[in-house]
Amino acid sequence: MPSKTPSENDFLQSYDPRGFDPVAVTVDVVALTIRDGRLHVLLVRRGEPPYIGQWALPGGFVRNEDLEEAAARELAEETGLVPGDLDRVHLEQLGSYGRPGRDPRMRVVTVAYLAFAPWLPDPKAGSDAAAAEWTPIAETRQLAFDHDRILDDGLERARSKLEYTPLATRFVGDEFTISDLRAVYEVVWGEQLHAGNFHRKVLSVPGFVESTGASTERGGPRGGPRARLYRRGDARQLHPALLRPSREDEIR
Amino acid sequence: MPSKTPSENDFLQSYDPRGFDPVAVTVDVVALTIRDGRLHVLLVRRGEPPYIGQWALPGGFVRNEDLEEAAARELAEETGLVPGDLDRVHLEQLGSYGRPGRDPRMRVVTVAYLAFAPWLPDPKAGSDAAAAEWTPIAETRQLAFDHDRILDDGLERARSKLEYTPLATRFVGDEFTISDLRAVYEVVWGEQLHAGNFHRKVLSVPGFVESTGASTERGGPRGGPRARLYRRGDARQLHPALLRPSREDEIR
DNA sequence: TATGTTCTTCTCATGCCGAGTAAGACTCCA
DNA sequence: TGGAGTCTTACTCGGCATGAGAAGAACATA
Repeated sequence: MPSKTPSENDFLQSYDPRGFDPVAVTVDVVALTIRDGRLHVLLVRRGEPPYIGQWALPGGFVRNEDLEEAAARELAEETGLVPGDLDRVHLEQLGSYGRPGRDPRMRVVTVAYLAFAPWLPDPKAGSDAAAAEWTPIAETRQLAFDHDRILDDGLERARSKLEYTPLATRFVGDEFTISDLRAVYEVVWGEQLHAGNFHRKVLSVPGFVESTGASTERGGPRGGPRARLYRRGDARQLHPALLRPSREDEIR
Repeated sequence: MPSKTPSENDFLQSYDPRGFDPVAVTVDVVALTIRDGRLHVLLVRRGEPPYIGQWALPGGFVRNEDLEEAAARELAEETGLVPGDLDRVHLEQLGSYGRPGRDPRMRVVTVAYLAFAPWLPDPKAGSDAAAAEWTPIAETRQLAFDHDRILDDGLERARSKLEYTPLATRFVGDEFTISDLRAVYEVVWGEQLHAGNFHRKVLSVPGFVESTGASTERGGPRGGPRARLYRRGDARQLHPALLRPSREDEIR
């Protein structure tokens, strides 16, 4: 048998945690929803040092469960979701953050998840209602740890995913109008879209939406005809994609 | 002060690793390069149980360093790269895998990274040459742990990134021809591309490549005129993107 | 009823894309 | 040396997606 190399020794030692500084693994969740026409993120106010009194992303220690299960559990605990509701929530892994010193107490590697839902209950029962809140994105300031960076990465992921997946349909109800869908894009992307072109585009992408045949009972609150209602289609990717206008500055 | 909720207690306890089963954090690297016109991945042969004798992705325990540093270190150790070489290697986080039981010995959460380089030295000095090898993608079989899944995710990420980033220029040398670049796309995507359209497309994307003014000294090995040489441009995103043909089956 | 808003469809000019063609430069082999 | 085959580069053509604008009909509110 060949003698073990330094890197192999490291690998073997890695299974004996006493050989190294202890590491904790947590999950943090960037949970997004749209309320009152604005994009909101779920934040909790810290009741202990460090960063006491500051807002942070909800999260916690990983138990004997898969990482995604841990994220779903944390989200459910903070929002009071019941298991059935979770089917309506889109959850995906965002990335991991493990810079030494990101938590002053000990080494903590966190796996961040991104969650979307059309509505989510107010934080309540099962959680500390006074310490968790839906906050408009524009009003978030100075989160604890490196959560500002995680939130930024989550927002960019969300904006990008609207382009080539039917994710926007997760922000609306079971039946929705094309304008409802357009409102999602406008809120998340933060820009106005051309109503006519958006309409044409959505209907032309196969599997994005399917017609219910029905229409809304009334026109819009400020006038306009009744709009046709649609359901989510079966596409998992949008082809061709709905690209954001004006990203020229991000290209280089 | 409000009483602490269960989830907050969990969070606090998370900083006392004695309160929970110990967790190890590793990094694993999906290192890709092109050799002899085929896509290769760096694999190591395991010399210890479990999965003794099977091939696995290179990886190891995270020390007192950032996650990306750990991945770069592991890659350098296996390939004998010197620090200067690392500038030429593209490294990005792929995702984290933490299913309980993925390692039979204890709970291990791994953060996977994806690495690309135009050439990488054969595994040697500083590593166990007999136990690490560049393997053609088509010949990889039954990797240890959940590394098959990680490799698949890495390949899909690489294929996807070629579409909308200038990543392909990381697989070629400093000066290259359009055909060199096309060969990268063909090898990674596993399909033939239309030479004329590819040429037009690459030159029309702003910042993808820039001309050096020079040409190759000779024609191709089987004939053809001398080709013009190009350098990497300054674009970070390709706009418009070079989309893969025939993904129709993946859309739904 | 009058006015303004919104949904939906259309038109038009522009530009990208896949497929095919072609000229010329080059290598290899007989 | 000559011919066959290869490859780079450029061009054309039809189809399709896109952005901008316009228009008609349906609806709410005053």
